[in-house]
Amino acid sequence: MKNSRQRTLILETIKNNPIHPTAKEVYNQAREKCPNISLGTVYRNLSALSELGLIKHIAVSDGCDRYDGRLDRHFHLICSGCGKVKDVELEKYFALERYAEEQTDYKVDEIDIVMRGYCPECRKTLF
Amino acid sequence: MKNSRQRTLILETIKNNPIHPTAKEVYNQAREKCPNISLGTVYRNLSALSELGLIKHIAVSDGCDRYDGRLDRHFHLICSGCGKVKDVELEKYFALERYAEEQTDYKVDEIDIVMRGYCPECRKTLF
DNA sequence: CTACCTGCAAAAGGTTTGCATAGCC
DNA sequence: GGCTATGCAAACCTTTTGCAGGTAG
Repeated sequence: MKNSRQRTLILETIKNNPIHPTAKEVYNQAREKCPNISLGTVYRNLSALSELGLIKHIAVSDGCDRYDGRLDRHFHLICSGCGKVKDVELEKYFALERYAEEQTDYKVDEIDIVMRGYCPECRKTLF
Repeated sequence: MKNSRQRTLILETIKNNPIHPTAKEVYNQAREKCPNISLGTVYRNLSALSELGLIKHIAVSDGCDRYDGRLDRHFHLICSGCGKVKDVELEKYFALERYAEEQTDYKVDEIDIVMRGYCPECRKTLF
């Protein structure tokens, strides 16, 4: 793959941002440093970077997909109140992949855990 | 909520089909028994039934969302080769929700686990 | 009878793609 | 110089919505 200012910028944007941005958010942020980058370029690079394993893709099912610069084993907790996405470390003893492989004879490559709930702030405000 | 032939049909379609159909698939199958049901109705009812907790909504992130008639605790294993979605029972000792609540002080309502890998058949064929 | 639900079609996102041009190597 | 990546805009797909007419209670 050839180098490009845009791809570097997109990768940096995601790596430096723990907010799990959507493509649109990456686009907006990238535009601050490269005003005429296009949404198409952002999508093409997000897809390329995921395929290379340099970023991760999160399916959240409400609206649009999100991207994550963290590659270590963890899961996501989404607040149903404010939409914030929190990272949670996953302890080793949750050997879910191995468990699934034993149960099914599949070979598991990837695991995606998304929980939904309410953060402490929203619990105070909403209830 | 008022009763309707269409809603009953949609619910049945999902309950009787372990394939975790997409909205389009539910629509096609429902049309066999009710030829002029509309896609809009399917979407409206899928959404209503999810909200009532009568079916579950799965975020799979490739293309379109899927629906599941099983309500017990389990997770999904998607074959990257053929796209098949397999159910896997989740043992009680994986107390993931409780773990997340302890770690974060969130109140967790819902957990969604999706794994991706290759099924035995595809492993034979593809590799 | 009234309120909710449907079918239809248009609109609304989000994401992908074709094409001509620009930029890396 | 050749080949890849970009910008732009149009195309695509899934999902949502507005409206007029139908149906359950």
